[in-house]
Amino acid sequence: MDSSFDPHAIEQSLYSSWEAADYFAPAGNGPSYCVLIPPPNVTGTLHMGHAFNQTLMDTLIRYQRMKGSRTLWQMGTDHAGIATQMLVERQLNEQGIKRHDLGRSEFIERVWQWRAESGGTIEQQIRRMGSSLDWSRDRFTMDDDYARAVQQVFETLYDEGLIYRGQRLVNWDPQLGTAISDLEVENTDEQGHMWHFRYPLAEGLKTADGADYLTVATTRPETMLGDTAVAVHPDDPRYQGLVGGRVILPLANREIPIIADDYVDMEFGTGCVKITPAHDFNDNEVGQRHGLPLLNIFTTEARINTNAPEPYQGLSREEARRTVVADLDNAGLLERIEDHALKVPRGDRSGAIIEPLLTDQWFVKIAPLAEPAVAAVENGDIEFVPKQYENVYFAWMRNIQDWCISRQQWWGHQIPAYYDDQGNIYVAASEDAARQKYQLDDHVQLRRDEDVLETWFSSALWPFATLGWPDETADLDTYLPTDTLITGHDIIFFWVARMIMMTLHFTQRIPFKTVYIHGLVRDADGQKMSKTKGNGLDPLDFIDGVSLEDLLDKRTQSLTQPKMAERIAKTTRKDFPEGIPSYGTDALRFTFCALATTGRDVRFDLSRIESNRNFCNKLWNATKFVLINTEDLDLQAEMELSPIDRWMQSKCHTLINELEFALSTYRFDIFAARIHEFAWHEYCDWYVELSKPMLWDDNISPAVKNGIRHSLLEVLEALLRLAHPVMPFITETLWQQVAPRLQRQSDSIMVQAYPMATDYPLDEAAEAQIEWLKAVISAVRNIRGEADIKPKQSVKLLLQHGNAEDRERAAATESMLQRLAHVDTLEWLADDAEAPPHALALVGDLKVMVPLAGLIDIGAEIARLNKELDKVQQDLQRINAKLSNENFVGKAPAEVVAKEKEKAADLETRQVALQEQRAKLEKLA
RNA sequence: AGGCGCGUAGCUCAGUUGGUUAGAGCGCUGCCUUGACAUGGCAGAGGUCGGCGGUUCGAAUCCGCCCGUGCCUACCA
Repeated sequence: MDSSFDPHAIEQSLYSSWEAADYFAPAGNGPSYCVLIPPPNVTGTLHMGHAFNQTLMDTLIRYQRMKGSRTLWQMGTDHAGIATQMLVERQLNEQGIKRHDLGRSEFIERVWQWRAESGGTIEQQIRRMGSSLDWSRDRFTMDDDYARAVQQVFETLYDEGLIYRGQRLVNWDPQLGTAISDLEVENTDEQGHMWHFRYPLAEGLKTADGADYLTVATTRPETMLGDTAVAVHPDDPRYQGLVGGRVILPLANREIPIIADDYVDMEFGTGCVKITPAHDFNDNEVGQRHGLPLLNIFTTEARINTNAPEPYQGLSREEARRTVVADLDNAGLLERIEDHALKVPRGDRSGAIIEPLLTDQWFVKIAPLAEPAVAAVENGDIEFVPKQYENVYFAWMRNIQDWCISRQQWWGHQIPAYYDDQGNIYVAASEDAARQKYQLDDHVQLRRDEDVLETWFSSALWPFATLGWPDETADLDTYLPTDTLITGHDIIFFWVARMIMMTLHFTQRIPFKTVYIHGLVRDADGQKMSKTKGNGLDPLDFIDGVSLEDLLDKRTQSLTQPKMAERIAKTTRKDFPEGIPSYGTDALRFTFCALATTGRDVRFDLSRIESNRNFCNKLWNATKFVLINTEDLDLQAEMELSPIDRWMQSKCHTLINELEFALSTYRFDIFAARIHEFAWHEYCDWYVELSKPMLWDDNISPAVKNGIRHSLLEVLEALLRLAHPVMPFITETLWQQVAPRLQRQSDSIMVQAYPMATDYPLDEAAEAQIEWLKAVISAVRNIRGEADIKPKQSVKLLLQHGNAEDRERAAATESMLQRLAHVDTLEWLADDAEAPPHALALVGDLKVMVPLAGLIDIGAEIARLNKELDKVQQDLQRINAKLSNENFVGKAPAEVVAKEKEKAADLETRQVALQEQRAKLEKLA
């Protein structure tokens, strides 16, 4: 074996061999265990969020597979309507081609081509993560079968009256030319202005203070062209006489009514609000209450349309704003302009400012679907981990608005609806089906709806559509409800909630039992990773490593704002002066697990993955040690387990229970931490080190040596299986070397059983003995360290005041004690004997003494004693204060009081011993 | 504005139902290339658990208020 671990040498070939052996497919007759993959965008690339998510899912899947479950984790990708269409359009634009030049079917053909070219990228990247996905069942949301499910769902919901078409104010993305849903709008904080305009009163009306105008304030001056009223609060004394009157809308020269509505806040601004029902959601509601006309003044490109006065027609929103303000100013109607912070709605894909626009769209009437979906979580059928996300879910679901599902795009599931010349709607899977279903004559001309369904509409069907629905399949019976959904909190509404609603409605079953929500991956400074900020990291760069040059290229290429390039380059050079070294998949996965604490966002810190790479190396070298020392192991020969073996196996027993508990509560961090602690600090630091003096001591019997060799292998072999779910590659590689020594052979560790605690006996006596030994060794090491005794310098060790057990333990472990504490002779002193000047440590009542003998400086030893004594005295003071408190003694449980008393007694004897020792040394000094 | 979090060692984070001396990793200090590993070993330093108040015999943990910070939802034109 090489002296250090090289992940490159093993990972890819191992993965191929697993995949070729079909280990990822469901197998066995155990209970089913199914995890749904959040389908990545088919043309996307792997980012840190995916890598995190994949790690957690695969850890659970591999664990369950080893536990004997019939596991299904099937691969799938999403067509990602808007994202993919944007991408392909951008590529075409670079070639100077516009989408509309190609036409719909040619464009869609190009998208499929692009999918064929790039769709394999993310699949290969996911393989690099070691994900044990069943690739043979790969599903794509645009597959024919999937499309059939989408059509059927749409048609059924329409027939049930849960999907309808209507003209409504929707969020319109003028850049993409499509409606989007509420969830796809991001409200960003931006600095803007508030313009105060005067609208002259008509018919000689006057306000209470005698003005012949009303002042309205707005952050969007251009929309005034579409005003159809001015609203005041019904109780506002300033405007009492005016309600029912009219103002003259400047520039447009229309008379519009003054209305009274509670919506107006009297305290804010002037208390007069311009009402634009066609371009503002609140104004729209006011308009409905008052029967106001809707005057749409925008085209779908957000330019002023012909409903506005001629001079403004054709202007963009921005141009119109400048012109309107200037014209009002010229007319003496601009009162003032204030700075104003506001939220600007932007499309999450395009970044364009969203325009509320009146259009015909398809909606899902969501309340009837939401009700059972809320109940399923309330009654505990579906459980969120961490629990607090249930409140997030409830809050949204109970206030849910109808869902706009149509998109004015080409890439996606085209809506299965047809119109005749009168505009009647026929919903069916195909034109023929529609004619049949609605008994239409052949001469009726049908035209298919041009729009497609939003991507999330099809993703909402993922739990059942991927298992064969609408057919009644065996997979549906076996795997639905699935077990655990693992996803980030950013898509609870987009995806999780909608899956629950759709799956309940169409299968009467919950989609999954548990929803584990993990945090978002942020950079080391806690910033969200984003392309525009240039702080994104590619998981594969951690696996394979990347040079600074390549990293700079990656981060500064194809930026939407090229001027950012310089800044990004600067921070990149600062954060990664030498690029990123290769850490391997196991280190990356282990790091993600270790960082997966309850639901909070994780900061990805280079030092963590580095230390976990080192951990892989530690495992590698521990295995090397064990292999070197077990070459001549004879499994048939006589064997006797010594205390260190029984101690180690006992520790292993506890470890297994802790790991099982950690995973059953989704504490991936505890899972990783316990493996790390056990492997490094129990197995390597103590067991391996304790085994050396035993194995290399000629006085130790062959049976005992045999036992140690056997046990070194047994525990290591168990550890590899225990760690396999989180670090699959290195554990497989090492296991293939270790297991044969125990005459266990298999093509893969991944199809081995997960270790059971009962196979590693608890042994309290052995644990006590070895903990004692560790304490004595640590005591001597502490003296040595503090006294600066060189490692090569051995010391004498004197023991005194021990009981029979101490003597037994010392005898049984002498060679180990000698080697690990670097002690040459060990001697017991009679209780009444006078010890030579020495440094003292206490293990219980046992005095552990290292003679000064010119090795130890008295002053230094006194300082060390004082440090120890300070600690003891502080503790003693605190405990005595407690014990002298009548309330404590009277009210605390008896066992707590007894414990404290015991502690106090122990501390007192320590105090006395240390004080005596200090006095002796002070005399010598 | 409302809701949900968070604030523990220099940094990133654990800390189950209140009850030994509040832990880990990284970083830091000193010593050490001893026959698995310097991607290593041994020893060590470092915390008034954001602040104030309350409940309790006892609070990092429970309650209230405040400060700081993050996210989500809604939004005053």
